[in-house]
Amino acid sequence: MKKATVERILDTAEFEFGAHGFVETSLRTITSKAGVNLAAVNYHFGSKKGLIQAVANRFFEPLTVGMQKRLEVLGTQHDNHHQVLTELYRGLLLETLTIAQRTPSRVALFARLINSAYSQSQGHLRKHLTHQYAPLFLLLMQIMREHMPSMNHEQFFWRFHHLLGMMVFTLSNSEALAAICAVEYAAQRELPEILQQLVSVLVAASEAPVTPMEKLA
Amino acid sequence: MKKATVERILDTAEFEFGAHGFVETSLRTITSKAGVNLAAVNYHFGSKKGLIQAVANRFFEPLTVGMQKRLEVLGTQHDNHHQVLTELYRGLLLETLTIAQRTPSRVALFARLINSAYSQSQGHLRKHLTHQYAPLFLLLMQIMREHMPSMNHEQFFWRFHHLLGMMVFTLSNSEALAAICAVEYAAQRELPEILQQLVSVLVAASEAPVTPMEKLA
DNA sequence: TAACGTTTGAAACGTTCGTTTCAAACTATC
DNA sequence: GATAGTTTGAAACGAACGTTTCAAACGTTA
Repeated sequence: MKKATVERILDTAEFEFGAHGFVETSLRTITSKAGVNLAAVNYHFGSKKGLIQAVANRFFEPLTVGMQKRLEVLGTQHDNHHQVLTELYRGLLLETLTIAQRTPSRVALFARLINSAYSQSQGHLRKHLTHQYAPLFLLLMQIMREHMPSMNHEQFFWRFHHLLGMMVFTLSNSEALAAICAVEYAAQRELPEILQQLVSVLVAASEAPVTPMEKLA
Repeated sequence: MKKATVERILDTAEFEFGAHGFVETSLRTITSKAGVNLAAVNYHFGSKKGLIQAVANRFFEPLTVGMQKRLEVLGTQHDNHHQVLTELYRGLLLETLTIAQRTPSRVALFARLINSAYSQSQGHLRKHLTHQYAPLFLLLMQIMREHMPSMNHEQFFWRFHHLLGMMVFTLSNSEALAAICAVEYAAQRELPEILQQLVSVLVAASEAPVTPMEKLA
């Protein structure tokens, strides 16, 4: 049985958005590759912005459910900071892998969505994401902060975004990096291997000594 | 005396590209804000791609000169890994600050250029950058690698890009992050303060224990 | 000043984009 | 099987884009 129009559009859009970005992907590309009429997007999603938000929602929904469960468990532990942070990052990357079904374009989509939450170029998406997923985001930050006890609020804020950047860059460029790696080191690495490397680096960066808010000189 | 057309275009283009990205910035926006004729871009730079590459060159040229000097000095030191890495990251961020003249949009431009070197969306820029600045890039990687002696080549490759991602994300979103920080923590942070935080985290991430290339599970 | 190469200005070209239109096809209900 | 509501299809719209054209203005040299 043929998949419904809405799902076909979402599947294709999610792939193309992940591979080429929101602006660089046209509705004509999406609809033709999905085998549906051009007008179907505006009929079912109202506009291109509506489609982008729908893609974001379908992607984030299972991720938030999975992370919510993990955070509930981790939130009760308070003793071993190192271990909790390790479990937290491992869980976050595992959930991402599961949701992304190990395809690079879906992983890249995740990174693009996070990036959009901070960029002004997709203002509608920024507003949508911050309104929709702020609670989970804040819970994640709160648990992380509890296990970085040497920092004040602002120091943690900056540290958090350093960690986020490390993840986002690796995720969004995982395909290109894996390609370079295959050529330079003759090693065909898959996503689970790449992300495994990330965990201990994230933990170490979390545990790096706190620097006073002074100017770089 | 009025600045020459070419420089006015480059100044405006660099600002707009940094603030809104290459695709999202139109030649009409650049030329109108620069107060020059629309056709001037194609006359002086051949095409929009030519303009982007010219902007990249004008930005990277002084950066490469400054970094070359720093790397020559650092390349002779071999004893204290921690100290050399600290100096290296501090130097890199200081050079970036100098070149970017402390304006967020120029810092963001730097991050966008680095990102383009890994993205397929601006293929011409990727090729241009890798051909033009590969030597400096490789020298930087080589010196860094010498001070992360516990890693093999491939492990260093991944670690390097984790560090790069941390920098790129912080640099490209520094304006948005500073704005959030000002609201949440009533602290007006400037770029030198933000980047100072980054140095010790970069070093710690460099010194994080090496993980075998296993799958995340 | 005359002539020539360079630069600028205003307009248009051809494409692509998101969106809209509206008739045709389909589907569910009575 | 007729009807009403939903979905699809083909075409067009208006706007924005990069690029091109070509005459006018400028600057330099003889």
